[in-house]
Amino acid sequence: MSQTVDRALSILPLLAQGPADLGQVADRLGVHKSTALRLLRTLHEHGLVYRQQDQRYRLGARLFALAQEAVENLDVREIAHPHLAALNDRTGHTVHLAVHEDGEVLYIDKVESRYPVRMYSRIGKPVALTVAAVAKLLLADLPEPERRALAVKLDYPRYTPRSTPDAAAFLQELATVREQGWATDLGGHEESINCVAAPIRGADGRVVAAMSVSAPNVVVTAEELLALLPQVRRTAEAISHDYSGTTPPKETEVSVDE
Amino acid sequence: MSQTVDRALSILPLLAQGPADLGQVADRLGVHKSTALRLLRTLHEHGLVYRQQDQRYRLGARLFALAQEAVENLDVREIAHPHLAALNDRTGHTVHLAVHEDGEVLYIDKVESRYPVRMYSRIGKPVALTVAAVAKLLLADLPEPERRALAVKLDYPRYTPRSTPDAAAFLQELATVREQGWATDLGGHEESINCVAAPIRGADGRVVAAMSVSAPNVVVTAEELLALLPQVRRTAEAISHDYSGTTPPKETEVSVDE
DNA sequence: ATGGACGTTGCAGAGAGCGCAACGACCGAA
DNA sequence: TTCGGTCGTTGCGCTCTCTGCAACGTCCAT
Repeated sequence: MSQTVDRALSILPLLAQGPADLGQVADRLGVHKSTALRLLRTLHEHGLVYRQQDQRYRLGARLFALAQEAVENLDVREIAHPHLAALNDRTGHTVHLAVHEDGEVLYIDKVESRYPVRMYSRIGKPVALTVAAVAKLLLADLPEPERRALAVKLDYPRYTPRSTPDAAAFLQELATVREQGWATDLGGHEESINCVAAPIRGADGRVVAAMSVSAPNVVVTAEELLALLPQVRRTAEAISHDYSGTTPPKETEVSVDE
Repeated sequence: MSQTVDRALSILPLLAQGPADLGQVADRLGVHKSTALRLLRTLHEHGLVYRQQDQRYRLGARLFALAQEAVENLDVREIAHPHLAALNDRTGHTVHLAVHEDGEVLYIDKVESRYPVRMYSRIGKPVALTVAAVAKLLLADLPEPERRALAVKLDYPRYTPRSTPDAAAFLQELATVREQGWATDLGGHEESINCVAAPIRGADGRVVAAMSVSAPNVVVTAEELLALLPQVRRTAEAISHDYSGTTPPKETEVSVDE
C-alpha cells in the first residue's frame, strides 16, 4: 500500500539471507543506489539494520529486542509455560507450544530436557505445515472454506515417505484431527521423530494454540509416546482452563525509554 | 531520513509495549487515522504486525523469523557455540556470548544447565552496559574518544550497592579491564550473581565478542568462580583462534521460499 | 597515473503519501 | 426501536516528500 515502506521492509528478508552491500540491495530492490541508501539509513536509525566494519549491512539488534518483547506479550505462552514445564518434568521429553498466524504456524515456547544445546534455535521458526502435529490441530480448526483454500495453496514436500503427500490427504487428515481432538506426527517430518499433540482452546471453544510432546524413536517407540496422549490432553485442557478463565487484569505499564 | 518509513518503523516499538488499536497508533504517531491505517497495512503485508480478533494490532510472526535468521547468520556465534557448550559441560554454570552493536551489548548465545526453563528469554535482550562483565570488555575495546563519549552519555542505575556509580568509575574500570584482558561483575547487577568474562578477538586483535560464566553465590562463592578464570580465558582464546583463522568458505545457499 | 567500483550529496521534477470529510458498521443508552 | 457515539474504512485533491540523475570523493587494483 505504501511504496516507500514496502521497499524498506523488503530489505529485511533480503538481509536475512546474509549481509549485503549498498549496490546489491539497490539491485535486488530494483531502485537507484541513492534510494536504497536512504531506506537503509532509516532502517539503521531504528536499529533494524546494522552496518558492519566492511560497510555491508546486516539485520540489527533492535530486531531481537522487538521479537523478544513481542513473545513476552503473548499471554497464552505465559499461562501455558508452567504447565509445559511440569509435563516436561514428568515425561522428560521435549514440549512445544505453537500458534497460528496469517497462514503460518510457529513455535512460541519450548521446554527441552535432553538437549539444552541450541535449544532456542527453533522458537519463532515457522513449522512444516503439512506434517507437524501442532499445525494439523491449528489448521483443522479453521473455517472449512479457509482450510480448503489453504490446503490447495500449500506445497507438500516429501520430507519422508510418511509425509502428507497432497491436499486431499491433508484435508482428510485435518478432518480426522478435528474430530478426535488430538494429532500426531509419526516420522512425517524427520524419519526418527515422533510427536503427539493436543489443542488449547479459548473461552469460545476456538483453538488458540497447540502443544506437543516429541521424542526420537531411539528413546521411546511411537507406541510408548502415544501412551502419553492422556497426559498431553490433560495438560492442554488445564492450560485451556487457565486461559479461558477470567483473563487476569493485566496492567500495561508504559516504561520510560529514551 | 525518510518520513514515511520512519513513521512506519516507529509503530513497532510502540506495539512492543502491547497491542493497540488504530486510533491509539494514530494518536501516538501524531498522524491521521487514515495514514496510520496505510502504514499498518503495509507492515501487515510484510508480516511484521498481526491483527488479532479484536482488530487490535500486535507485533507479527515474521519478526521472529527474521530475528531467528539474523542470529543464525552470525558466524561468531556459530564458531563459538561448541566451545561454550564444552565449558558449560565442565563447569556446569551458565555461559553467555555477547556482541556490541550501535551502543548496545546483547547476548547472542547462552548455554545453561541448571534452569532450562525460560532459557531463551534473555537471548537478544540488551545487557546492562555499566555493570555486565561482557559489556565492560566490549566497550573497553572502543577507541578512547568513543569510549569517553559513551561513558558520559550513559545512565548509571544503582542495581545494587556494587553497581558502577558514575562515568568516572566506569572509565576507570574499563581501563583496568582493557589492561588485564578480562572482566568481572561481582553482584553489580543482581546482588547474588557473580560473573567472569573474557574477550574474543578477530584477526586484527579487535574484540569482536565476549563470553562469560555466571553463577549465583549460593552455588559457588565469588572466589570459586574466579578460580575458573583460566578456563574461561582459555576457551575465549580457543574461540578467537578458530574465528581469526581462515574463515571457512561458507556457502550461502539460497533456499526456495514461497 | 588511470580506470573502475563504491558510497555519498544536492537538486529539480513528479509521483506518492497526506489529511480531510463522509460513509457504514457496531454498540449501548434512552 | 431510535439515536448518538465510536471505530475502521474509502476516495479525493493538494502538496510535500521521495525518487532518480549526475557529479564528486575515496579507495583499490591495474
